[in-house]
Amino acid sequence: MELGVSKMRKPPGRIRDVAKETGLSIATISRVMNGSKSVSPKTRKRVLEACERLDYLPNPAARALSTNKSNTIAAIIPTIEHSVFAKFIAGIEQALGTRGYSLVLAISNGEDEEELKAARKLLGMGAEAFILSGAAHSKELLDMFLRRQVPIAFTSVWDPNLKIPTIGYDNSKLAAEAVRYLASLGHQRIAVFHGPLKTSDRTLARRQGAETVNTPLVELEFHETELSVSGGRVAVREVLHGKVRPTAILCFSDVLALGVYFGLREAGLEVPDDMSVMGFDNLDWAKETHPPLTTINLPAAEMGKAVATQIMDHLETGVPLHRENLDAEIVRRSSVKEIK
Amino acid sequence: MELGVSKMRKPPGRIRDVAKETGLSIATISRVMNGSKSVSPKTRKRVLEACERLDYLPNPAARALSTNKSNTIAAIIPTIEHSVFAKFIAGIEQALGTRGYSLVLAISNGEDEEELKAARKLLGMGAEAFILSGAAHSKELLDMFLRRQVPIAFTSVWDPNLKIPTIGYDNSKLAAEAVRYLASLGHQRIAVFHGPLKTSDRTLARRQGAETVNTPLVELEFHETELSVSGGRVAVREVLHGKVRPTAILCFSDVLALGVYFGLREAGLEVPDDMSVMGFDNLDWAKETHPPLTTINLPAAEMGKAVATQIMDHLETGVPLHRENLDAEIVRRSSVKEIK
DNA sequence: ATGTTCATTGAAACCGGTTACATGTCAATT
DNA sequence: AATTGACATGTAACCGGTTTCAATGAACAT
Repeated sequence: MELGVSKMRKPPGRIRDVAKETGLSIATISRVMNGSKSVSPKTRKRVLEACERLDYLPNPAARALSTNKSNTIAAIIPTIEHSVFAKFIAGIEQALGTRGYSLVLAISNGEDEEELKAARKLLGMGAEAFILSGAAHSKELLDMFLRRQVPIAFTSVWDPNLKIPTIGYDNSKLAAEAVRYLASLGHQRIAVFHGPLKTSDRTLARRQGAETVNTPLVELEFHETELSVSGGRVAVREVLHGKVRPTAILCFSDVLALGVYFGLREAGLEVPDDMSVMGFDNLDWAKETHPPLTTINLPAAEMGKAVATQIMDHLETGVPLHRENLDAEIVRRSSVKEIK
Repeated sequence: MELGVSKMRKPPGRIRDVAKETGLSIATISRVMNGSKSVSPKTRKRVLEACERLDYLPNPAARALSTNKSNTIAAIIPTIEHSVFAKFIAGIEQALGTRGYSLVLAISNGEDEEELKAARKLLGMGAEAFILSGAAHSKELLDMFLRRQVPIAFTSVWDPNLKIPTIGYDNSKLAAEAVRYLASLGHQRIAVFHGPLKTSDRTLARRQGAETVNTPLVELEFHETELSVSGGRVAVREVLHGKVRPTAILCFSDVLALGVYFGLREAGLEVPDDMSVMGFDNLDWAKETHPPLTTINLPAAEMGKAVATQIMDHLETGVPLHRENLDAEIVRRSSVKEIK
């Protein structure tokens, strides 16, 4: 009768169980589990069979402890209830998954406070790198990452002046392009709808980009509204009650544009005959509206894939993270008409 | 000169650094970090200050290794690019966050294969419990959880016949209710649009629920289509080309209903005068369409919160997971009219 | 003064892996 | 036959915490 061994075997099989089962040392088992090449083929086979039999899976905590790697990447986003972020997350998850990494997700609601709390939590959970949205973050947060030397990347933005790598698109430039596009079609008064400036530096960048277009003939009126279908609809009412009616509405989100569609419909106005409408995002349904929505295609999923890939490469090979400017271009459909 | 100590201190401070700094033992530091009550107030204070000074954060892997807890919950969902899932995830994340847990997310694209792979990955990452969507999962997956005694819960469904706890709503019943509601307003021929049956047992349940309503006067025609705005639009065309035109379209997703709106508009038809339309989900924008969409309110965020809370309670106190049937009711708006 | 109790603290054994280094074996080379 | 080297495997020191148990000492009762 062995002593002390009477305690029930703990449910998950441990490496030493496999060692005992095969009569090998735990070192060899470990080598097999990690695909080390210095294991004879038949030993490897024997081990793998034993693993199968014992339903063995290496303990992740133990592995993380000795290797100092958790294979976990964190993303903190302001909201997930916006298609663009959802696609972005899907892109990240997919890219991470193919290489065995996992995604831990936190939602900050655009609050620095919550973002910091989430970051601490995820750090204390073993996240090896962080994917953040936008470039505006509390100094405290950034300091924390700096002190701990945790790799971070900013996404949804592209800014050559930042030291921290930005992987995304140039919001300012794109907004300016959108305005110029409308101007080129003869629109001289354009209403611009956007979400809250407070919580999103990307929105601010877009607005500032739009303002840079000072073709003398173009007048812009800005409407800050809630970032939702409802917000777009509310803003339309404002516009329709204004003294001078613009000929086009540029929305810095397709979601707003959808609200605009309904708002105009409610007012009995036709797109684009009575009002041209342009969006920003190119969500899945943008081509399905009636009329199909002219918008700017943001490569959300590609962006997720790009940042995830860069981070994994960095973690594995040490190549530094680098700025990446993704293609985003105007998708011309029929919600914008030319003004003679 | 101490020997062996010349190696650079590793960036993250370890518990023994704090012990050295304070002249206490690591046991005491550990006690402070875990809020054990048997530490004198002034010692605690001294330790906390030292932690601050050294920027100390306990190593999560080490902690997980000794306590056998990772504080990580996994969710596997078919897609995140559907608002309902996004809200669901947001609900989970929020609930987990308030109690220090983290969410690891995987996306299965509705494929058993991918789901299994993801589950293995997340298990090998230390996830302590799994949140799954729907009740249809491969035997292999379920067996794996069973063998390892990993707690799991099915969501978006409610089924009293399943042993595994279901936290959600009764899709079949709700669909039947929707049909009865339309019938009560005089609709005798109703087109029902739904997504692929293959990949979603919830869709199947809804369809079967609708079929149970055999009021003699009501005829149902089912249209399986892609689950997207586009899909709704395509299905509308089918309906309009049919021999007998229904008076109402019931969509098992608001997204489809949106496509229907555009499809009808394209055909020059008015909602609800020429066609009544009803959705399923009550997405944020449903009240903002023109006309506002009659639909069924699914408590996605609440569901996320409910399942997360149950799981945390279970992990901490051992109370068993239990079935939970959440309220979901018809939201009457003006996209459905009464037929005389 | 002496014994008892309680509150603090420390020593050391884990937790389950990884990996540097040592060891042993066998075939190829001289 | 002796030497060498490549390969396969084992030994044991770590990784950084948690927790049991014992030790210490102060407060209190006798």
